[in-house]
Amino acid sequence: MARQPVAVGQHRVRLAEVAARAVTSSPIASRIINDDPTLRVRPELRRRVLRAARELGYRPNELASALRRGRTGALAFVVPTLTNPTFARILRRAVVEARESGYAVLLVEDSDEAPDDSVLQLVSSGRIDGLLIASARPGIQLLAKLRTLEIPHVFVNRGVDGSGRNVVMRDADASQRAVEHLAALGHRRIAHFAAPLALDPARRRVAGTLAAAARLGLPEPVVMAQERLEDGGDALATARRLTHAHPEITAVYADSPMLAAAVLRALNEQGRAVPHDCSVMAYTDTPMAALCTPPLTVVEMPLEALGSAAVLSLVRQLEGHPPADLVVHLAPLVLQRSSTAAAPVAPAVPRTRNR
Amino acid sequence: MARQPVAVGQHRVRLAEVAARAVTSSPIASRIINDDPTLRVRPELRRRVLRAARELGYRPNELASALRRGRTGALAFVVPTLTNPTFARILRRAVVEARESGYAVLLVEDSDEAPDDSVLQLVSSGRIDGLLIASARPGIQLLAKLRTLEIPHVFVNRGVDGSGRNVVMRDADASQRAVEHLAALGHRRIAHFAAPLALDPARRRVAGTLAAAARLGLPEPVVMAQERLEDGGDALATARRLTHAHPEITAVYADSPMLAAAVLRALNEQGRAVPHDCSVMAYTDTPMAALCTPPLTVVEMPLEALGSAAVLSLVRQLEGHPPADLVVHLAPLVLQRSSTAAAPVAPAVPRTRNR
DNA sequence: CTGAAAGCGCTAACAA
DNA sequence: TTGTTAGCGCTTTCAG
Repeated sequence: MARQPVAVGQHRVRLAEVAARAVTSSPIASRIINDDPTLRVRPELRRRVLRAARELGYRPNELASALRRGRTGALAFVVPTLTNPTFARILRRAVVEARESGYAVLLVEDSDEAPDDSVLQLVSSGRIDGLLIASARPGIQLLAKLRTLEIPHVFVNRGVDGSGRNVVMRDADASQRAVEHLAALGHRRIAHFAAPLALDPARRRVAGTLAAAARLGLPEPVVMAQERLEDGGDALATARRLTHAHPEITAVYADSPMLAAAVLRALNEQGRAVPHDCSVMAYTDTPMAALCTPPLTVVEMPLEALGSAAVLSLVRQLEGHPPADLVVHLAPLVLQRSSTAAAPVAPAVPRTRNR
Repeated sequence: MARQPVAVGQHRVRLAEVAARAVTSSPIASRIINDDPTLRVRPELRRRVLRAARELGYRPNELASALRRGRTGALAFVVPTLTNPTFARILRRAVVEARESGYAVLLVEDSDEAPDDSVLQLVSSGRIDGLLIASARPGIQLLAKLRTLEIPHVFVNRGVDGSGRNVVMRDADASQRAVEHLAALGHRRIAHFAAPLALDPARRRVAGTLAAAARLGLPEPVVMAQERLEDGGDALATARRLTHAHPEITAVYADSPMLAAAVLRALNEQGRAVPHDCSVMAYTDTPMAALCTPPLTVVEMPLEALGSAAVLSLVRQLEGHPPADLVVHLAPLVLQRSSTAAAPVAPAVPRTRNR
C-alpha cells in the first residue's frame, strides 16, 4: 500500500521543533508549555518557547503524552438508551464539563438486551481513565467486572446501593413536590405510574410519593410500574390497566413524559377528560411535554447539573481523592401547565365524551 | 471451559510477557495477534502465542499501538443537539458499527449557540482519525476549518452541497410517500411544516413535497418553516400562525413529531378535531409519536442504517479510498396511526369544541 | 521463517 | 537553570 501523499508543509509540528526554534531542549519546552510549577526558568526563555509554539501552531500529540503519562485523558459515558431524553440531557453537560477538565468523552450504549462488553474492551485496552455509568441496574454484568478491573468510576442518576460513588438527584423530593402539588389541588386518591422498579431512582421516587402522601394524610397511593421501557414498549397497555383498575383515582403522577402521554391516551380512550376528570403530571421536563394535549405539568429536574457533578466527581477520583456519594442539591421544581387542575368534586365517572 | 482469565494485581499484561510465555519475540507475537497476512509462521508457534495471550488475558494497549501506527482508532461524532431523538437514533447505531470496525466514538456537541472549537482541538491534538459530522449548516465555522486540517470526514444526514461526502437518506421520497398518503385520503390543500430551511435535509423534504403535489395535480402546498428548533422553541407559535392563516388546509405534514405535536396543539386550541377536520402526520417515528393524542401517522426513516452507512463510508476513507456521496436506499415507510383520515367533504370550519 | 533494532512523540528523572 | 538519558508499549523495518 502506498504511503499517504502528504501536502508539503502539512506535517504536524512536534515538540522538538518548538524547542529548536526557541533554542532549548524538548523537556524544557514541554515543562514550560505544561506550566510545570516546579520549573524555575529565565522569563525570557519562557517567552521564547511560548512564542515559538504559537508561531508554529504547536498542538501536543495527546496520544504520545497519554502513553508517557499513563493517563489517556478520556472518559467513557455508559448509557442504557441513547433515545431516552433524560440521558441526552445528562450527557450533554457531561461532555462540556469533561472538556473543561481536559477530558474527551467516549460513548457506549449498554442496553438491557445486548449485554455487550465494549465497555470492558475500552477499559482493558487502556483507552480511558474512568467511567461514568448511567446504566446501572441489578444483575448487570458490568458491575461484577468493574470490581476486577480497578478503574475509577461513578454511578450517575442510577445509583448502586452501598457503592459509595453514586451521583444522584433529589428524586424523593421530586415526588414530594408532585404530591404536594396534587394535594394542594384537592386530590386525595392518586396513582404513581413508575418506571421499572429495578431501577434505583424509580424506587426512590416511589418511596418519596408514599412518604409524602402519608405525611399529608392522603390514602396510600396506587403504585403501578411499567417494566419495559425501551421504545415506548407497552406503556399504553399498562396505562390502560392502571386507569381501568382504579377509576377512583383523580390524579396520576407518571415517571416520565412518555409514561404520562400513555396515561393521557388511556384516559382519552376511556372518555375521561384531562384535567377535568383526572389530572396527570410527569417527572422531568422534555420539549414534548409542553406540546402534549393537554400540555403536561412536570417536575423539572437539574439533569444538566447532574451531568456536570458526575464528571467533577470522577475527575476528583482521578486526581487521587477517594470516591464519594454526591447528591445534586438543586431542588426539583413543579412547572404547572394544563394537565393538572382541581380535583373533581364528585368521584369521576366515565362520560360518553370529552367535555 | 470459558474461564475468563483475569489480570491479577495492578499490572497490565504487556506484549513482551505474552511473547516470553510463548517463547518467542514481541514482533512475532504482535504480528500473530494482529493477523498479519504476510507472516508465514509455524502453525504451532501461532497456537502457542494465541494461547499465551488468552491465558494471560492480554489486551493490546491501544494508545501505544495508536502512537506507533499513527492512527488513533477513534472517530468523533459531531451532533448539533443531543436531545433531538433523530440524532440519538443515528448515533446509537454509529457507535455499534464503529466498534465493529475497530473504532471508538467520541462525542462532540456543536450547537448553533456555542460555536465551540472542541472538534478542532480533538483533531489537532491527534485524538481522532476521522469525523462524522451531523451538524453541518451554512455558515458553520467548522466547515471552513475542515479544509485546513486535512482530516477524513463525512457529512451525515445534513449534507453539504458539492462536498462529495454526504451520507443521506431518501428525504425527498419520504415527502413523496407522505403526500401520496394524504392524497389517497382525498386531501388536496396540504401544508408542509418544515424544519429550518437552512438545513439541507429540510430543504430536500420541502422539494419532495412540492414535486409530489405537482405530480399528483394538487394545488401547491403551503410551506411554513420553524426557524428555531432548540428545545421546542416557539414551534407552537409558528404552528398557530400556520393553521390560523390557512383554514383551507385539510392536512399538515410536519417535519418531526415535535412539530406535529405543536400542530395538534394549535388545532386543538382552535377547536379543530384531528383527524376529522384536519389530518396531521410527521416525518420520522419516535416513541412519543405513537402516544400523541391522536397517535401520529408518521413516515418512518432508516436512521439506524444511516448511522451505520456513515461509519462505513468514513472507514473506507480511512482505508485510503476517496470520499463519495452515499444515499441509504432503504425506502421511507408510512406508518398509519390515527392522526390521518379522509379529507372532510366540506371545507373545514372552526367549531366551538371537539366533536 | 524469526528476532534485533529503531523509533512513534512525549515527559520524568537525573546530571551538569 | 538547563540539557541528557531513558523509556511508556507497540509495530515496522531489516538483518539473520
